[in-house]
Amino acid sequence: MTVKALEEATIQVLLTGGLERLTTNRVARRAGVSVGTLYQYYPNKQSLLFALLEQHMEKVSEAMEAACNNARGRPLLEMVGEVVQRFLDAKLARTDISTALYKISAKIGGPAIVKRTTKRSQKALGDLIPTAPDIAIPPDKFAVEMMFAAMSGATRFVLESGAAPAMVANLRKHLVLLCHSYMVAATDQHR
Amino acid sequence: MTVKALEEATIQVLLTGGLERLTTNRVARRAGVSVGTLYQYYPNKQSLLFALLEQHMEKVSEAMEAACNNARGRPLLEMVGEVVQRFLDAKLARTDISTALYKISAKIGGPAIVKRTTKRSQKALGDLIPTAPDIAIPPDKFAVEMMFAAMSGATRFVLESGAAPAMVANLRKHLVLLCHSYMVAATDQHR
Amino acid sequence: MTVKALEEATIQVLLTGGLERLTTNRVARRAGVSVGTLYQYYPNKQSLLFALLEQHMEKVSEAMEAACNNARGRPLLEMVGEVVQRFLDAKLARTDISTALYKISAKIGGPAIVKRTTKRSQKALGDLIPTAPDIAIPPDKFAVEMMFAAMSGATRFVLESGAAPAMVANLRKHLVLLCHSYMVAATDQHR
Amino acid sequence: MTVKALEEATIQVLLTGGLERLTTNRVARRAGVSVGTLYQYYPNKQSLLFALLEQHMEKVSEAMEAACNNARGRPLLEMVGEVVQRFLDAKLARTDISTALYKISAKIGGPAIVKRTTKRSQKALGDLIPTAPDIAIPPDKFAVEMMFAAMSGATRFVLESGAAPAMVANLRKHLVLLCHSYMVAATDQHR
DNA sequence: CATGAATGAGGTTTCATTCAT
DNA sequence: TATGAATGAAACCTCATTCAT
Repeated sequence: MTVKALEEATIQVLLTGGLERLTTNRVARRAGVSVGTLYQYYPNKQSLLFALLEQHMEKVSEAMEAACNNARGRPLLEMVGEVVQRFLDAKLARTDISTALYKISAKIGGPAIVKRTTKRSQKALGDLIPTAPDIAIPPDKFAVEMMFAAMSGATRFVLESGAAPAMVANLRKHLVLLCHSYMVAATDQHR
Repeated sequence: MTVKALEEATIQVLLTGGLERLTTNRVARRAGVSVGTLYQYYPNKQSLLFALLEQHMEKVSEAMEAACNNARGRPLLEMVGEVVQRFLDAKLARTDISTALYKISAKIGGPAIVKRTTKRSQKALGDLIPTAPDIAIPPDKFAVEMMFAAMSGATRFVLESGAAPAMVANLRKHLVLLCHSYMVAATDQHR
Repeated sequence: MTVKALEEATIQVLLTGGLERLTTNRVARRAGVSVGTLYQYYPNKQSLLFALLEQHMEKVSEAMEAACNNARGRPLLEMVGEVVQRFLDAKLARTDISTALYKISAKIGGPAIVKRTTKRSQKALGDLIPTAPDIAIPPDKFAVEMMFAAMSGATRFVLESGAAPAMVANLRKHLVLLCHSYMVAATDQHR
Repeated sequence: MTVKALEEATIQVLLTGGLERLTTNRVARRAGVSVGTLYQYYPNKQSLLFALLEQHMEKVSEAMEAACNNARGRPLLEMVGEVVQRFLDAKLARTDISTALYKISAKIGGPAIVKRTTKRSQKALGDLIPTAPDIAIPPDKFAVEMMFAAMSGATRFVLESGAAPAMVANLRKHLVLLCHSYMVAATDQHR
């Protein structure tokens, strides 16, 4: 419960003050506890941020895996639709958290965590796509990585430029278009 | 010349020590000058990083604009090929710089600079695409933004996961595929 | 019994972690109880250490007094032998405790306790020596203090430099030699 | 110069407040500089204390070596007189420093430094004693170590119990007596 | 222009101690 | 009596910035 409060407080502080205003004392005060309490749950500031990022990435990974399980054997367009839908739902459930975490992901062990959790999503995607009945040849491994990179990267890019709510609807539609057309091209035997 | 040394030193420090090891004293020492000298050229630490990021984005913007000028009136595939080529050349000329800058772009006014320079690239792209003779209807504004977001985002994603040189070749090829197939889909009247 | 465990834990923590690792929480955990329990037996950290040191000094004092009672009227060499023997037995019974306590004696009211318990030993010694049948004149007060200082100081010095077991045997023999020859010199009328 | 001020301030703070009142901020303020300055000369608090102790021990070692050089070939009593004299001069030149350093020697790497510098003194003594014309056999190595331990230990003991100036004169005289009679006993063939 | 010693606000972290359960 | 989460004062240390030389 205290942990929950600390995590929430961290997000809030991150959003209002940015990374350089994020002090352990400030986080604790915002959470309504003392610094000492914070340090009873996290050995240091880094680990607090780390845990936050890891948790978020975990959720995204799970959403991706669930989507992939759901979509097996369905036509490519439906597949991509399902995957993009769930991915964005997870990322945008708390836009504030996503945005806040982008700010620190480089500062802390970001890339490392991202790499690890990314692997899971790419694996799930790689297993899914070949089950589509309407593709000529299975895409190579890099194409799947690329699709995920484009999804993640474009989403980040949009969020960081201050996503207006209208944009999000657009993002959803166009991300499907982007991923689907790319997958078609990548699984086309005439390529 | 001193400025050049300071900029280079900043990149080096950033790459070896990460963001938290980046101190003005360290940068100055690495550049072979004293802190005082650093402050003769930059009013504060922020401005040093800011200048670095702006410079880099400027180069990318220029490359994009040049590519767009070059490609006017040519078929869509050639257009996309040219644009992706130049974009990646600019981004990857100094992989180290790109990677280093990703680390700070959030810390400093990153998003602001990115937003501004991004506008230029998107404008150039938006003017270019409709000149392709082989498209049905001109893409809407958001599609162009989306394409640029996918390009930038995917590239960032790949670089941050520790780009192996082999991957870069793949990136080039697939980025063309991705952008082209998306533009085709986005300018298809049946959509 | 809990008290015993706490005292033992304190020694252990002191030996493994040094003075700066000695925290009340750590001591309690090591003793298998909670901090709260520690504070039920000792009003504060200081008093815990104080009690430990006092107890140890008490034992040494008692050993000295017992030795002095035993040796009354016997020749000087036997006297010194007895005293040194008992003193070292008390000090070395638990080499670890002695060593651990040296580390804190300065931190807490060390000198004060030492002074007080030292007085007792010096008094006992001062009463003892003149009963030796083989001395010319009784030693002056300072000589007795000096002998005790040399005994204690040399022992501490040896223990702090990481007493090898072989050294301890040597220490015993040489301490007798040292004290005896000094007492002879100090009680020689030709001085 | 700043370093000198910091060292002096450390001693002062140590004497007035004890070890637990010794904070880097306090030391810096007392020295008339800011904390930052302190940290430009010492990487951390420990190293400040370490340097102080090392310096002091160095002086004592040098005094001992000088005394040993001076006393070669002279009768044992003169030797011991010279050595004790110089040793005490070095230790008591600044009684305050000696006393202050005893308080921290255990806290910091005390024993390690003491061990190292002690070696030098023992070596010098070990080379000196056999040159005395009036001894029967050379003392064994442990006897020399013992003598030094007794000197150092007794001096510490006396200083820690709040050396009255009158005591110092007594200490000088009795230390000579103690060391001399012990050395005679240790080099006596009838032993 | 260049230097680099000095500054000091402020951040992270520790730990003796309390008190409601 | 025992527990252990919570407290918060205070310690150590960093580093952007200044300014006399």
